[in-house]
Order: sequence, then structure tokens, then C-alpha cells
Amino acid sequence: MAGTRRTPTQERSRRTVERIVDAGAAVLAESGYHQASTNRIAEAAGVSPGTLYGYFADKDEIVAAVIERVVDGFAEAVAPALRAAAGRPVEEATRLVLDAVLAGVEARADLIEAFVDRVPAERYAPRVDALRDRVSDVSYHLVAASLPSAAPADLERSVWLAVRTVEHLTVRYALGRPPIPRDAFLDDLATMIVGLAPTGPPAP
Amino acid sequence: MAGTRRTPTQERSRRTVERIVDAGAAVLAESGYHQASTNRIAEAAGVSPGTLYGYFADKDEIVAAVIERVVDGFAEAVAPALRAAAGRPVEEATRLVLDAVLAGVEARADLIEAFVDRVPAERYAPRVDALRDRVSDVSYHLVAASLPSAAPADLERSVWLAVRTVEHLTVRYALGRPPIPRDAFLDDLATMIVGLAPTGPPAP
Amino acid sequence: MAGTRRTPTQERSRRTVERIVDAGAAVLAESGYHQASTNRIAEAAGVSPGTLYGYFADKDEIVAAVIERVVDGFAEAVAPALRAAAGRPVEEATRLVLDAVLAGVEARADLIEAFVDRVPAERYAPRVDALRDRVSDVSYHLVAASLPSAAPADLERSVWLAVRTVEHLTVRYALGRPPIPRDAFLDDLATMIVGLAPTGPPAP
Amino acid sequence: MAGTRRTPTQERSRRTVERIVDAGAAVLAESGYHQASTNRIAEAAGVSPGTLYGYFADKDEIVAAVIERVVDGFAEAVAPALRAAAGRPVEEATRLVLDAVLAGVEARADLIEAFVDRVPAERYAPRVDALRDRVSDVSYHLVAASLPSAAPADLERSVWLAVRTVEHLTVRYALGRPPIPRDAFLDDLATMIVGLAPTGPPAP
DNA sequence: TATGAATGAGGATTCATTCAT
DNA sequence: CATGAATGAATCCTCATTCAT
Repeated sequence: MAGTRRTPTQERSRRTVERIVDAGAAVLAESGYHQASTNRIAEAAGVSPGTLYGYFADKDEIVAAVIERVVDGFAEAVAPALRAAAGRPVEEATRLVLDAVLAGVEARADLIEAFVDRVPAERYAPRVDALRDRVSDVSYHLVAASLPSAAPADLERSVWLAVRTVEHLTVRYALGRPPIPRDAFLDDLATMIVGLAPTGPPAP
Repeated sequence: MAGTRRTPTQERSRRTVERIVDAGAAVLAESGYHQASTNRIAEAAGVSPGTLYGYFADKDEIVAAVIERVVDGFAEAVAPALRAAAGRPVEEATRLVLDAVLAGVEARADLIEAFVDRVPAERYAPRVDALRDRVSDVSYHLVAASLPSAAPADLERSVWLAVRTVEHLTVRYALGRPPIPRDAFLDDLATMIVGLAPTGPPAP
Repeated sequence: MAGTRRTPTQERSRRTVERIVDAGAAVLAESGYHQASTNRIAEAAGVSPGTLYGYFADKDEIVAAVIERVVDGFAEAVAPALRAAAGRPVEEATRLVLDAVLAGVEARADLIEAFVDRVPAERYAPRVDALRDRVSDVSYHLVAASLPSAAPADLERSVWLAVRTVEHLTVRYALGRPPIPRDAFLDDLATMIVGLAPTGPPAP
Repeated sequence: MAGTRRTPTQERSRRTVERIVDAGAAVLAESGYHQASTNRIAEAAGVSPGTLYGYFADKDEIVAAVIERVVDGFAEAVAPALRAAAGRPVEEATRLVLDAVLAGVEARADLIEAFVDRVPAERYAPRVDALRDRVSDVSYHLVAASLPSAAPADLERSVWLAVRTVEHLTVRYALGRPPIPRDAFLDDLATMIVGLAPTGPPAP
């Protein structure tokens, strides 16, 4: 990505980059941003410090690669549920997606915990913001489609609240392991989200 | 006691500590955890590095003092609303408290932003956890009083979700300044929270 | 000089700065700019690397302090001769000053050699340029006083040539130690310089 | 020989070396000795670092090749004037040569500036010393021929002063671009040089 | 021969902390 | 108690050079 850095063309270098990002993730997870020195990452990757700088311009670029991988993996994991939800009734669709979201978070709990608790947000916020924006856009269109008469401002507000709520609660549920059954958690979360729809619940 | 001139030494010490914590807050807010060196804090406080170590064992103790102050200030700011809410109908009480919570966050937005975005959570989580626990306890008892028939597990779950949701959304609303009117935000948030209350009889 | 650096106020720190500049000069003289690492300078000064950065913002500031000292010492050494030359006949005055200049260079031959041969000029040129400008100004006024009818452009040209010639030849004579008697060298140099004085009326 | 197609390998090598030296000159000129890393030179030459080390033992050998080229080019450029000057009257010959010298310097101003200002002299002094020695030898014989009665020591002294003066002033004139007309500069320089001749100017 | 990935010692610099005054 | 000079381990990063392919 950066200027004069090597772009992995050979098979060997691709594996090296892989090892560095793996090592970056591991060291970040166990030591936090500050203790994760480039030398330690290099050592964990089994390469020399110089090699590391052949592929990444600086420490933050390694961190960026790790978060990139987490975010991309999460997005991929949730995509099928988003497609499956299309056309389903709101409650069912919501539940389906929330399930996938929570599963996607749980699958990356270690790294997410490392970032959330041990890396200053400014280091990775841009990447997470980008994902959140994408998710918000999709959500907006989904909701707008099923509530054509709602005012845009109301829709935006609902989406803002829903996206933030889901993001935070799934992460905290996955990391905090509170004594709450998974299903009950998802049910309640779905209820909260559905209840946010601008016009309120349909009359009985 | 007022008017008498005494304990000059202790009084002076108190002011010195005050200045150091002020400086710590300022430097933390503008530079983040890592760039906030003890030397810079000392300089901003107008004391020598040595003096700083006369009052605090290490850098993290200064950070702890700052977060302590934020948390205590917040708790004090919210307390009156909590007392005023007692005995009111649920919706009104909720709205009252949420208003105070958001105001409490907004009043400390600068420092909260500094911590949330620029300080690794591990540095301040214990103190925030303690406050959250207190708030959760109070909330549990409030809800339990108005829903005597609800199962404890359902209550705990609702409280967990409600507290986390309020915490996160008020902070993000205050920091992110989204284009959402304050009242609409609080209305929606109140609806979410109230909607969480367990309704049916305890599951068999 | 630089921002947050310590300004030596106590006697102790003044001595420390002195030791660092001494060490900088010594290491520079024996190893050149590139091999003169800050750690080596610190070691030679008998202080820790950190101490060095308490007084100098970076390596170049140390180099600047060394050249500053060389230049200031030289200027001081030549000043008396400049004053003594005032009012003397041109030949005598020239010879007097040239003698002092060569002596000033010889007294600092080691350091001058280090800079000229082992430090890239960009590191110290500004300081030397400033001195040369001062010398050129003084020279211009001296010559203008004794040749009131000369055209300014001619005077400037002569001064430019003379100053550059004296600078270079005295340095190379002092450093190269060619088999030329000191007096003969100075006589010839004086002849060259005096011969440069514009003679005829200003060009039409 | 021209027109035949052969020695393909050696021809390719020659071009590769050429490209490396070109690149070395360019990188040296724009970055100075220290910043001119072998990797950057290799990249600028369009070859791999490994290839570079197939032709040059180390970085300094590349620098040497660049200065060699500068010096050789200069010597070639001045040679015709030296031949043309033979047999001419001293003043005319001097002026002729000085003109060629200045032109030779001006034609290489960029690289000369790079070396003079950004490369420690120890890296290239030997090669320049060799040229200066050659020029001094030639000068000695020229002067000795026209002043057969002069003492060798006097001749040597004059040549030492003249060569150094011409070298320095032409370089500084070419690099510094002072507001001095080229002709006036050369006239004055010629006067200085001619005036150095051991017996003084011929009686009128 | 050419490649380019890899090396690793070494450099400049920072900063939490100590301690003589 | 306060000072501020001093510390030195640790950090990020560079670059001349090597070597398997």
C-alpha cells in the first residue's frame, strides 16, 4: 500500500506478509497497542525487523492490516444473512441478521477485545467507521422500503440508534459473557430494534 | 473554621494535587494516553517531575485520578434526577433520568472523548465498571419495585441491556453530534428502554 | 535554544552542556558527521543519551553548537587586528589582518578540518555564510573609504573575490601544510588582495 | 567496427553500469551522500540491489565512479584550451584557460554542487587531489618555461596559490551565481593569477 | 547474471522514574 | 517538600549488504 514498500508478488513474500499480520494480531491481542513493539511483532512472525518494514511503512500500517482483516472477515460472515433476510417479514429478518452479527462478533472475540480494550480508538476508528457507514446505508434502504411513508429524518434517527445499539450490545455481550441466554438476548435486542421503527408497531 | 488560617501545608498540597490532575486532564485530552508524558503533565501543572512523583506513585495513578474525577462528577450530576424520579410513573421517571444522564455526559464531553478515543480502556475500565455496577444495582431495584412479579433473570437481562444501551448511546450522541434533535433522541431512547421491561409471567 | 529543552541555569547544567559540546567537537573531529552518533557523543561526554536530549533538540543542534563555537572563537580572535588596522596604510592593514586570520584558522585547524572534510556543508554552511557576510560588509566599507571614487559594483566584485580567496587559501594553507614559508604565503596573499582594488574610474 | 553487432553481454553490462552511475549521480545530487541509499540508487537505475552489487563492491565505489566521471569530463573539457594556450602570451593564455575552466565547472554545476555541499570531502578528495596535482604539474612547467630564471620554490608557491584560487573561485562563482558579470570575474581572476608570477609583472 | 526478499546491527530519540541538592 | 538534572532501557525505523532462487 505505501510508497516504496514491497508489494508481495512472489509466493514467498505473500506468506511473509501473512505471518506478519498474524503475528501483529497475536501480539496486539496479548499486549495491547503500546506494548506491541515492532520488534516483538517481527520476532513473533519469525522475521527480522527490517523485513517487516519491507511491507509496512510503519507500525500503524500493521495495525491497520489487522483491523482490516477483522472487519473484512466480519462483513463476509454477515453478508449471507443479509441476503437471506431480503423479502422476509421484518421481525424474522431482524432476528436473522442479528444472529449473524452476533456470530460474526463471537468468531472474532479475541481480536475485537484486543482492539476495543487495548488499542486507542483513533488507531482503528476510520476502518470501523467505514463499515458502520456501509451498514447504516443498507439498513436505511431496507427500512425505507418497508416504511415508504416515513420521514427521512425519522428513518435516519432510527437507523443511527439501531446500528449503534446492535454494534455495542453484540460486542459487549460477546466479550463480557454476561449470564444471559443467547436467545433471550437476541430476542430482546430484536424487540428494541423493531420497536424503533418510525411509525411504531403495527396496530393489532 | 472558615476565616481561620491554618493547615497551610496541607492546603498547599491539596492545591498542588488539584493542579496536577487538572494538567493531567488537559494533556490527556489533547494528546492521548501515550503522548501524555509525565514530564509534560508536570510542566502543564507548573511543577517539577519530582514533585509529581511526590503525590502519585506512577503515571497511571494520575490517569486514575482524572477518570475518578470524571466519574464522580458525573454521578453527582445525575443523583438529583434519580431522587426526583422516585415514585413517578415509569415513562416520566425514565425520561427524567435519561435527560440528566445525557446532560452529565455532555458536560464532560471533552474528557470523555479523550478517554474513549485516546486511552486504552484497560487504563480506566475498572473505575467505569464500578459506576456501571452501581447504576445497574439501583436500576434493578427500581424496576423490581414496579414489576414485583417479574423473574429476577428477566430483570437482570433487561437492566443489562438498558444500562449498556443508555451508556453507549448517550456517549456517542454527545461526542458524535449526529443531526438528531435532542428531544427526539431522548424520546426514542426512552421508548427503547421502557420497551425492555419484562412483561409476561416468568418463563416456566 | 529549542522549545522544551532545558536552558542551563544551574552551574551543574552549564558544565554538562560544555562537556557535550566538547565531546561533540572531539567525536566529530575524529569520526566525521555520520559516524558521530549521538550515543557516542553522549558516551564521550560521560552522560546518558537522554541527558544530551535535555539540552539539544537533535543531533544537528549539537553540530550547530560546535560550529558556533568555532566561528565565534575565530571572530573574536580576528577582531583586535581589525581594530588595529584602522587608519593604517592599505598594504600594512591588509598584512595585519591576514596574519590574524591565518592565526585564527591555525588555532582551530583540527575542528575546521573535521568540518571541511567530514561534515556535509549543508550542516554548517548557514553559520559560516553569516560570518562571511559580516566580514564582507566590513571589508566593503573599509575599501570604499579608501577608494571613494570606485563604482559600487566594482567594489563588490573585488570584495567577493578577496573574501573568498582569503577564506579558502588560509584554510587550505593551515590544513594542507604545504612547504611554503608562512611569510611568503602571507606576502603573496596580500599582494593578490591589494591588487584586486579597483583602480580606474567607474566604467561609463 | 561500427555497424557490427557483437559482444552483446558485455555491451549490456556496460549499459547497466552506465545506468547505475547515472542513477547514483541523480540520487546523490538530490539527496546527498547519506540519504543516497544503495536501494534508492538501484531503484532509480531500474535494477535490483543485488545487481548493483554485481558491479560495485560497495556504496563508495559508486560514489567514486560518479566523481570519476565528473573529473574526467572536466579534464576533457579543459584540454583543448590548454593546447590552444601553448605559445600564446601569458595574459592571453591565462584568460583562455580560465574561460575553459569556468565553462567546465558550469557544465557540471549540479553534480559539483551535490558533491561540494552534500558529500563529505573524504569520499571524493583523493580523486580531486589527483586532478589538482596534474593541473599543478602542467602549470608549473608552463610558468617555468616563461620564467626560466625564477627559483623553483617561488614557482611552486605561485602555482599552489594560483591553482587553489582558480579552483575555489570558479566553483563558487558557478554555484553561488553572485551578481558579477562573467567577463569582469574572469578579468579579475586573470589579473590575480598573472600578478602571482614570481618576478612580478614585466617592466613596461 | 539478475532478482528481490531477507537480514540485523545500528541510529536517533523518548520518557517514566530517581535522587542529590 | 520541591527541584530539575540525570538516567538508560526501550522504541521505531533505516540501509548496506547477502543469498537462495
